[in-house]
Amino acid sequence: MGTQKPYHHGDLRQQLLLAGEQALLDMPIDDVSLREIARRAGVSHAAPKHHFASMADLLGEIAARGFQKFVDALESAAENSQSQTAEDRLFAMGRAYLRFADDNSAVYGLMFGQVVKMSMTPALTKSSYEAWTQLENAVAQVTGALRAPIAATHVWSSVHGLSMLKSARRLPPHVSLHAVEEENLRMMIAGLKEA
Amino acid sequence: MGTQKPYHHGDLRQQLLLAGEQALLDMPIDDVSLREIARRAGVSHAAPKHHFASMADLLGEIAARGFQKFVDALESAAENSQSQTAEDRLFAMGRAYLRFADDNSAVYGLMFGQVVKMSMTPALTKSSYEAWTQLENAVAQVTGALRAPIAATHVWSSVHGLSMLKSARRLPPHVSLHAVEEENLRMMIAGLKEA
DNA sequence: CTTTTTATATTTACACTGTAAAGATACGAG
DNA sequence: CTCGTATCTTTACAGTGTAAATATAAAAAG
Repeated sequence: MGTQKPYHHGDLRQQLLLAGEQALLDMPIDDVSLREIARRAGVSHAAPKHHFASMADLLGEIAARGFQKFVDALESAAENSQSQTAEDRLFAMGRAYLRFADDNSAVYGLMFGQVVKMSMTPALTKSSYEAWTQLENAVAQVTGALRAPIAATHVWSSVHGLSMLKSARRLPPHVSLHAVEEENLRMMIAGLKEA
Repeated sequence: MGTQKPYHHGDLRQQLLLAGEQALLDMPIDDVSLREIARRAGVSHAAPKHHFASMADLLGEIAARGFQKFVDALESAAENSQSQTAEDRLFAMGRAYLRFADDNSAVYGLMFGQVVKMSMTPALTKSSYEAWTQLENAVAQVTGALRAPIAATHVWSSVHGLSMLKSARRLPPHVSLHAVEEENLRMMIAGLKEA
């Protein structure tokens, strides 16, 4: 029973995920409904029921895939980082983080928002845990393993907070967005290195 | 035209704001609808139209009031702070911030979320600007006025990020929530004091 | 190859939602 | 007292997510 073979449509499950991701990219988030996603996949509005128990379930799966791309983006940023110091690798990851949040703001909102509950999507729990582990390892190179869990929380809070304030347009107009990113990452890492 | 006198109901506008705030306190946010708020105020579902152009408008007003309470909470926390040092006052404000976000998570979500657009609610722009000014002043006592705008962004990002990760339950299970708050604030302030 | 079973998709239905327009109501001004 | 107008209710409409009944096509069994 393992392989999910297409019956009528041709792997509708995958198509729905793709259609949902696309919709989140190119229309206002309030317009992204289950029916709209079904429409984009070319099926009736009730078809998704056979692949996803609810809309939150579908969005949870999209969020989980988001975390996977997220981990990949940060990993390749760390690898491509020219410098060898742990601080600089962390800095590069921070920039990649902010960039990911910008380029995928709707999915990012799902990954960290309230509509998708952590409990109801096992895939989300798993992939977000992988993201966390990745960050904690990178932080451990700077702070040591002992302080890594708490320090990683500080890193995540800081970068996540900036992403959210930016995307919600809650930053005051008199701060330069680009300068803020660089300086924020700098202060965040400086705070890490304190005893 | 100034004073909004009650005609039939008795200052329904105020009642709707209160009912909305109460609903956001004691039911899941998905269940808080315009009709539910009207129900709680004891009026028909179309009555709010005469006081608020749309649901987002009503929520925007609630968010603006949230910012006012928010400013009050931080101010009184700074005043009641035993210590005289600027760092400690900022620390106290940070704790008050986290507490406010905990105790008013739904309203806090409106204040910083996507459903209420900054542009469509002038009261929100004003009250959030006041909050920003308050923070920037407190930060200036630590960093000096020159670096205050950027430094304040770092403070806000860090504390906001932690609030969001907490309320969305995105922190990994192996970190103690209470320890994280204290340590995060500590690292955040340490990062501030770097050149 | 035919029949049966099962997974998939559609249709229909229900209880909601936010918003808009038309009708009733009661207050304030003249 | 009358009139106008702001307020509230009723009704209506286009959406939504979800559930159940129905149709269809593929796979499995004979």
